Amino acid sequence: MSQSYVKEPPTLTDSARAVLRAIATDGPATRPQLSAALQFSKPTMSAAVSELEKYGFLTPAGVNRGNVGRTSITYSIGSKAGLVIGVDCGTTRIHAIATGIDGLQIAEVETTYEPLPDSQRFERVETVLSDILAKCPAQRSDLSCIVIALPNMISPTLARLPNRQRFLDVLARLSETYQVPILLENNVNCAALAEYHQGAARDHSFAVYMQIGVNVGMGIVIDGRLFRGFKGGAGEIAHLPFPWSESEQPAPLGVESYLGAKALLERAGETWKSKAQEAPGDTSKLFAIVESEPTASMIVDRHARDIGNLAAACVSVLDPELIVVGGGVGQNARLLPEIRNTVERLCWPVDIVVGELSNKATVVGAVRLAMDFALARLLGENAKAAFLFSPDQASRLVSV
Amino acid sequence: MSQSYVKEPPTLTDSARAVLRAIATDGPATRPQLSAALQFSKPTMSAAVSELEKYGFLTPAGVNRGNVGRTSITYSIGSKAGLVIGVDCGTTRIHAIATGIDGLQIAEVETTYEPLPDSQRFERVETVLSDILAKCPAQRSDLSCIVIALPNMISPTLARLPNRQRFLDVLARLSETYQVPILLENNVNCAALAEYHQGAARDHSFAVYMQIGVNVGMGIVIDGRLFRGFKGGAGEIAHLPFPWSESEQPAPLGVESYLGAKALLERAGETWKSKAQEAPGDTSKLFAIVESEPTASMIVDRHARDIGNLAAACVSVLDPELIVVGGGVGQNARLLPEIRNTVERLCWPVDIVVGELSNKATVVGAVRLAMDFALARLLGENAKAAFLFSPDQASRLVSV
DNA sequence: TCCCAATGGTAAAGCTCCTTAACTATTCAA
DNA sequence: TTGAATAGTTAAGGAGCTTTACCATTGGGA
Repeated sequence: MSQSYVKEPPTLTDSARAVLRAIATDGPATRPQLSAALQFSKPTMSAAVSELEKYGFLTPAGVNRGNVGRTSITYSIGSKAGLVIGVDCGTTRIHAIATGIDGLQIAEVETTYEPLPDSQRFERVETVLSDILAKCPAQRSDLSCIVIALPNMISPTLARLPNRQRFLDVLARLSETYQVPILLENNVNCAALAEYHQGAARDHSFAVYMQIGVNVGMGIVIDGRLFRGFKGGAGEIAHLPFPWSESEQPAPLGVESYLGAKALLERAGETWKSKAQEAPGDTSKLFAIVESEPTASMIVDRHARDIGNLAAACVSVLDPELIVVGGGVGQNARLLPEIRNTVERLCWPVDIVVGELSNKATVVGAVRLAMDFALARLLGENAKAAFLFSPDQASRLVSV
Repeated sequence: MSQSYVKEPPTLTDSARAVLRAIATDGPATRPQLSAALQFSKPTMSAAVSELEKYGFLTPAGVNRGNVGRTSITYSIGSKAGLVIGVDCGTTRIHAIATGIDGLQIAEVETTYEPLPDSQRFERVETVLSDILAKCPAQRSDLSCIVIALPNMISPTLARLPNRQRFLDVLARLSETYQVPILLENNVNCAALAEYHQGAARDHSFAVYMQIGVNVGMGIVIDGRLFRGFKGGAGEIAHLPFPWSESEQPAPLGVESYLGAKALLERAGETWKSKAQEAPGDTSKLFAIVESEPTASMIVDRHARDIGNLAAACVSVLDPELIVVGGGVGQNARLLPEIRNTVERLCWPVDIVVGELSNKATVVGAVRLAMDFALARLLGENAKAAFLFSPDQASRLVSV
């Protein structure tokens, strides 16, 4: 792959690579700590650190004194290691965060709007990017990667993106302006990655994130990496067969039209018709009265059981260690017991919890993806499993 | 992990490891070929080869003469690299194959019987193993791994194995007798691995194998490795929610009772009731008359559509590159067009083909798993993702 | 105040595993 | 018989690690 638009990082020794990875992943550390953790001798560690300092990838960040003995120096990621930007480009909000490759936040920009035509929405991404870069201190201006999260299935051809060409034009301009790799990712996948690294799925090795809100989707994270399938469609559970029985055949996107927030409210409306009061106008109102209003509780419990069926489908195919449920509807802990029961009844017991990151999950995940990509580039590895915009062949993305 | 019962293989240099892996995977080769393929210099290659010859892992296997120039020597896997055994322990048949770690077949034993109680079935495995080892030439007696494929979900606790304790006793005896690692794997997973490496999914990187017969199951292979999920339950699609609609709730194992061969024959029986002729007594008879008999064709097409729904469920969660359909019912190519249509209608187009290995798939896959494990051990890597019987703690398997 | 145990860091030498460069060995065909 | 082509070895050297020994800095106690 010729990435002529980005300069190649220097080739590092194995020891330097290990040190850079350790500090980027686990935070600042001293040479003795690193020697112990990575099993390198003292001279090797000195060489590795000075190699990384030379390139500005590492920088001293404090002195440690114990009860006795010589002081040690704590090293953290240096400014030349670059910064990354994650952007959550949603239907009513763009949220961008810039961090170093160690994840330390440098700047944040958030802008909301009434639903916009795609083209204008895409152009706002350009504004947000220039805004957030303006907020970054000058010495931290070595941008190394941008990740944009979109509420669409991201295949290498971007076939399923509405207004595809418009977006490719924006990408071409961004690529021209910033001269860095630009990765696209599905927003639910990003949220899954965020919950995995910094949310409810910390300390697990294999988690899935089910987003249940207006739309329905899933992200799969295995050993810290997103699982995307062959063309980015893994986790597109809105396509699961529903309804399906001896007498009924599935409809395309049947799950989404049955389990989406709109359908939930419509069912609530139907039920309320026979009553004097007005039906709840949005799902949070529905959940607000769930403990006091038997009708609401009935509707919610039925929804929980159906989410449980959906979860059971995922369990029977994937057998995850943990399921994190999120999204406007899914994040209500009230749903959990019934979801768990249904999964256990149909498959086997699985840990199921609600997400912790709420509506920040997607940006945080986009940033994480950018960090992973940037770090892999510094380390000379190839960051697999991401869709990279390639200016050379703007008609298709490159799977890297 | 202390595997005191097996002696540790020698530590090899990187170059020797690469050579051993290349020959085990791609077959015999000469030093110049290996140098070119692995990017090692001539002196390094000489050193690597003589290192491997010293341990008996490699052996000269022929001289090549070209039109001009010195002859070269082709090296193949040597006898000290060990042999492995894969066993398909089915309900009416035990089939075992012994090969070298390069996959070259050394011996084969097959025995069929009327359905037996589990205990007797397990004990037959012991007989088959001693039979097949007796058939191996004496100089190839360095057994290094046994894989047993079972028609059950293999979790680390073996919780879902009927007659669990009986089987553990057999394993303990086998472990004592042969002093080698014994791995257990689900038979469908094995078949998936076989189709991936030597069957219909050759030249693909991410394939799933759907077995549709008496039972229903799936195996997932990503980049040459089985994907098992957290406790071996990935691909247990018999647990997918079915029936599921606005009015119906799923039953445990609903898919299997609806899509299994038994249900198919029952539906056929129902349909035939209104006719003069007798209903087909097994599924192969049903498929034999499918072109001549409209009733049969109707039933088969309906079945195909439902298999398509099942496939769509897998596609929406996993997005595989290729689906291989096998099993007593699934291997009929007649089903393919309708399966493809259904998947495309609900998700997106996916390559779908029938399996090529028929009822040898499971043994072949078991052997492949054993080869992978044995090779990884020789190379000093840890073969991840397999369930290894551990004699120390016979009550649970170790996930390696 | 000065010494010393404890800890952090460096210098020197050497080992392993790879390379390049130059050579030798073997083969077939002209 | 000679030489072009290919296979393989020898020798020298370098990268990147280690071990061993030493030097440097610290706070506490004699």
